[in-house]
Amino acid sequence: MATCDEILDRALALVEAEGAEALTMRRLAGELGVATTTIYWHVGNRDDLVTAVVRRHGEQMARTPVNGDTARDRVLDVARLIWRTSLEHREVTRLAAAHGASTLQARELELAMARELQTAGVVGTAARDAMRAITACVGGFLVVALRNDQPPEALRRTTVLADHNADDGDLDPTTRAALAEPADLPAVFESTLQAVVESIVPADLSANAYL
Amino acid sequence: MATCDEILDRALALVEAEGAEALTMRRLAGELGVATTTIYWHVGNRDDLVTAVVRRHGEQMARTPVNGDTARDRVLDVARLIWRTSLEHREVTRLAAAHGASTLQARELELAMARELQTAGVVGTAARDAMRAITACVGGFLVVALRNDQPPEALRRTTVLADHNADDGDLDPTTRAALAEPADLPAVFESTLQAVVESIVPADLSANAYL
DNA sequence: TCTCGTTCTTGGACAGCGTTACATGATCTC
DNA sequence: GAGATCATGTAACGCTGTCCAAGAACGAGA
Repeated sequence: MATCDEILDRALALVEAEGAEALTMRRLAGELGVATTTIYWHVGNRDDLVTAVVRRHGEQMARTPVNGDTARDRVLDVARLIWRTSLEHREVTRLAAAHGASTLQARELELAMARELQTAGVVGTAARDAMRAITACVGGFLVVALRNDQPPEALRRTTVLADHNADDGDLDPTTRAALAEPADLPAVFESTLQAVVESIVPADLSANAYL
Repeated sequence: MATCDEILDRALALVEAEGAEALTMRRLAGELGVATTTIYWHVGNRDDLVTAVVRRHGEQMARTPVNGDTARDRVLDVARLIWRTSLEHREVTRLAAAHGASTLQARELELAMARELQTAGVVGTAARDAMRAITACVGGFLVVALRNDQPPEALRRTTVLADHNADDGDLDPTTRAALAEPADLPAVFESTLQAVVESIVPADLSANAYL
């Protein structure tokens, strides 16, 4: 009655609807109207479960076509795609991150990036290093973005909380004021991404000349 | 008998010695020869505990002096410092990451970076955005580095494991071979970091001319 | 010295988690 | 129809964070 696909679909729906923490064996079993052991029989461990869920979601993520005229633009676009879709399904992203499976989530899209890098003339170990660099940056920004949207209480409450006014030392007041406010993360992401990709796939000068 | 500082010190030692997962209330209490509730009385929640531990460790981390001749080199050096010390105390880093408190761990070092940026002429919101960009990248590479040193079994075992040979599509064979092997992460980190910092704090051309 | 109030500590419980051993029912094959 | 395989359920184990109510230490004030 309960196939493996049904379980994974339901798990994915549960995560997207109620957050990554809601994915517990008992909860999922209750959602399916089934005993917890059934999940173990079909899918296996909890590790196996979230791995399978993340992979399945990663395959769905990669269905979007890649845009861009130059090869470099297409590399940029894949990176933006990972960023955007990861944020759209942030609960799954959170689950993947907590499980150390972010690479798995973006696996298909990373392969797409490798293909675009190839058409840009980057192959072999250079392509691998380029991919690792770009995805590491995207992942870093994702961590920040995901942390930002959960209540900051987790970071405020502790004994002897040092105010962010006390330890300024010799910092410019405008800088200090700016640090207290959140950054426009998408904008910072975009410019950083461009810098990183630029360092790997230099802008095609002839292409630029025609602009 | 059990002061708050003793508890935090012991917790930090426990994490560094036996890993982030070993930091459980009962375990820490046993280590201190004390009932678990005593920790609650002195420190509070478990969230409060790891927050305090991470902050304490972050303050210790910031004691290293910053090197570099130009302001840009000093910014780079702070970033490398975060990278290096986070890897040296990787269990604490793991704990902080799992708790979403990486920012807290590197807080003092990030302030040091803000100071160096200031001497490089970057202030206000530009300094904030620069700091966010650099630390996001460092954090992203740290996530990758920390994932690399735990057994890859977590990612291999699942039903219908797609081989990395099956889904190559039209990828260069040398690229495919390179993707199967791990990258030289420190080297990739270094070059990426330089690209990011370069985009924020352009190399002082006059200084370069004297090289 | 006795007692009161605050500070500190404790034992024992509760609910939840992942996981497993074992028993049961269903279904198909020979 | 007998037996094997598949699929599911029951009940437990050990672990986790957390809290409650009761007790112990201790520093004053009478």
